[in-house]
Amino acid sequence: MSINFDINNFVNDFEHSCHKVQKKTFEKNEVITSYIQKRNQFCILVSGNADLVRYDLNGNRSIIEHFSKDDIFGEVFYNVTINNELLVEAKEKCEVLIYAYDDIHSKCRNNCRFHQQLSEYLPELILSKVTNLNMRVELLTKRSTRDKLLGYFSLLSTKNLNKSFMLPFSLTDLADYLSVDRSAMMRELKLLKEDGFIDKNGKKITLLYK
Amino acid sequence: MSINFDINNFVNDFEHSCHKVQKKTFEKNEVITSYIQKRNQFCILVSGNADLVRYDLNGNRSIIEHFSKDDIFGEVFYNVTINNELLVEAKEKCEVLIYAYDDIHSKCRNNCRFHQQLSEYLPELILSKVTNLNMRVELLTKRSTRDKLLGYFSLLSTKNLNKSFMLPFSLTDLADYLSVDRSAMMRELKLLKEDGFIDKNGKKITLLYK
DNA sequence: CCTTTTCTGTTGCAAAAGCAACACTTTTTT
DNA sequence: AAAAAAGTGTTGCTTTTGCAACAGAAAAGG
Repeated sequence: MSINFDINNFVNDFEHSCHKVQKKTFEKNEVITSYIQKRNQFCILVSGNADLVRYDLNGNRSIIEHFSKDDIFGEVFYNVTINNELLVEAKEKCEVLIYAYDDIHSKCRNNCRFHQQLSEYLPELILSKVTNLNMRVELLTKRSTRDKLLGYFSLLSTKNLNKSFMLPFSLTDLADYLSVDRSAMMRELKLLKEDGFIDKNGKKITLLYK
Repeated sequence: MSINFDINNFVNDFEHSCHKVQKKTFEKNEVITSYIQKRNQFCILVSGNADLVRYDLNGNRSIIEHFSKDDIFGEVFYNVTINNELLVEAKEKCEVLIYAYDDIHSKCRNNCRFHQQLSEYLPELILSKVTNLNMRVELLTKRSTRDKLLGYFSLLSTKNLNKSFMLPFSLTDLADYLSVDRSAMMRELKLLKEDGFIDKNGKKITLLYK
């Protein structure tokens, strides 16, 4: 599911055409935004990558979503509730477009390029988000750590068109992403290796089955 | 997150205005569609309710999504992979609009009412889908059966503006929805009752905390 | 209305996952 | 370049979850 326009051109174009949208830069580990109140914030990640994380009452950290170039996020996509602290954290230097979604329907009076393009490509962008979320749900509904790992690996393998690939996460983050205990996940990785399903060397995984 | 137009008017209006979209009726337990190949099917549920379910190799059934009036679904939202059989099953009599998404961008030549309205409201419809999926991911990332149950109950309670509410599922389906074993879930429900967190009478749940 | 099917509630036992702790490696910071 | 921090790999033990099986209740179907 690739997006048919170059977001960088888009960004450069709009910059002098609409004053309602801001471009901001964030350093590694900075909090890009937190979902606290309904400000209808809508963001596009122009470069870098970031995670939407939740810290629960027991101190568990979950990576709810992982964002890279062209991904969209923000409060608009959430029914914000009180019991959860949701943060978007930059994993490396990030450039982000920030906008309030209300304004998207009520376009700029001067019909600027930004709005023209946004309304044209928004369905595409959101559609791709839905696809990602569905994959995520598919993964999370798997019953065992083993199935989650294999499911995720198979996904990465398909994306890379290769039985070998590098994990885009640290192993610690991978556990938070799959919503399992890290040490239990490590144990399962070892078993998968022993059982001949995968080969693993640091973050390089090779699928050995099929 | 409610949708600002009446889908029934929409449906009645379009019926004589666009021949590219079909309205079909399905009886309880019928399979509305299965996600097998990329035909880019896009569906709107006009009435009734249905589940997107997956059966895995061990015979486990998971309810990936639950659809009710105005919800949208279909292959467009999925990167279809081979290892999973995904079915949309009618839980009661359902009316469904079926369309191929390709055609949405390339509008009807005669610019029919259906397409006018669809392109206007599609972002809204999809946005609401994203919100639902995000809630779903939130639930599924909870680490324990207890937290999943409490999370889901709190959601229903908020939606109903009441500490008491009826489960929209059978308990069997609820387990499939939360992706946990049914008997383990029943055990946990009993414990939640014993620990004074909830009251439960069949499908009626009352939250006792806060 | 009776029969069949599905759903609910429960349990003992087995398997999987979580927790806590520690040593070692790699990366980041100063 | 040294010190600090973060990440990896491992393990013993505990807790949670899953599995299998069954009985009774409720719902669906003829």
